Amino acid sequence: MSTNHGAPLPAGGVRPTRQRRAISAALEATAEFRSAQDIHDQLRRDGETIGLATVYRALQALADGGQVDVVKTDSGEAVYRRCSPSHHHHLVCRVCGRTEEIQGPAVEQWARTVAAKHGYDDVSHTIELVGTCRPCAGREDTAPAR
Amino acid sequence: MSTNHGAPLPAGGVRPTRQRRAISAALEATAEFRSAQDIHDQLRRDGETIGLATVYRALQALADGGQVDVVKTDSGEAVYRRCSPSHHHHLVCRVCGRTEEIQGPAVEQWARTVAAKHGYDDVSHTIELVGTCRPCAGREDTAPAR
DNA sequence: GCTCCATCCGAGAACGGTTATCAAATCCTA
DNA sequence: TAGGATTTGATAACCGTTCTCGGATGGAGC
Ligand SMILES: [Zn+2]
Ligand SMILES: [Zn+2]
Ligand SMILES: [Zn+2]
Ligand SMILES: [Zn+2]
Repeated sequence: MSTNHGAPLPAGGVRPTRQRRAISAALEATAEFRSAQDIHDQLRRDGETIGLATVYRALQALADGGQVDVVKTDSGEAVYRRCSPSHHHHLVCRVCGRTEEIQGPAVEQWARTVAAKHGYDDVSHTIELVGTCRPCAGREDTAPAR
Repeated sequence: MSTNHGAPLPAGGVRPTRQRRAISAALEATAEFRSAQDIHDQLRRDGETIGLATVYRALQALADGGQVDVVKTDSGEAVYRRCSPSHHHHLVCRVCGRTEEIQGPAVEQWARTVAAKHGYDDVSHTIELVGTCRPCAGREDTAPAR
């Protein structure tokens, strides 16, 4: 209580600080999924003064607010990306990281149906596709990335 | 070649040791996904003498050999389960961990099609469903698990 | 502009799961 | 029963992420 009466806390919370702006900008500037450390390194290289913990906190907040998508790599690292706001999934190139947002009403339907058939409620799903994009398939077996 | 001539052990070895048998037995004994530490703790409690590193190694080998399925929890922990050998996905109860193996030719087809449409080759996919099973839905909001 | 104070920052410690090390134990084969 | 490859396990090292907490920041109100 005290001075902050009434309204929840949108008033007074979440300040657009220099750091947060830098992080948003970094996400805005790329179309690929990037890790917290990745972003931190880049910002530092670009001359920003910013702590790793701050990057983690900001990304987490953005993710909680649905403003970025998060997916975990095979190695367990979390990577973030600025995406469209509507529900979608991803098709990612395993070589260069190029990412396509994909949608599939049929799949959404299937998930709901198969879950119901087994008697499960409140079903959520994780669907990710990984492949090799045309350009990377051309360059054959050259140096793999990521 | 040298002293080891002929073909005694199948390509290099993999001995069915006491530890490896215990781990397989533990997996055989449950229908749910379990973590390495989980299994290690149980074996210890059951009186087995076994190191954590050994459990990790054995589970990894089983996973590589396709004899168990591995999925990563939200917290990044790897959990293992003895599953049927054919391609399938999972529908897991977020409360009790009960797991159903599910299949969906339509989804497999969709994944291939959408990837092709975008020009991606060698596509693999990750699909997991999480929900609340009938019994757990009944017990309303009682103590959550896992 | 200046103060006040909730909010935010950041260096470093702590954490939790996993992997690497390496000497000792084990098992197979001869 | 020896010899040698394989396996084991206590422990250290790793790595990404979260926690801690004193100090910096910045917006609201004056
Ligand atoms: Zn997305
Ligand atoms: Zn979906
Ligand atoms: Zn399975
Ligand atoms: Zn499938």
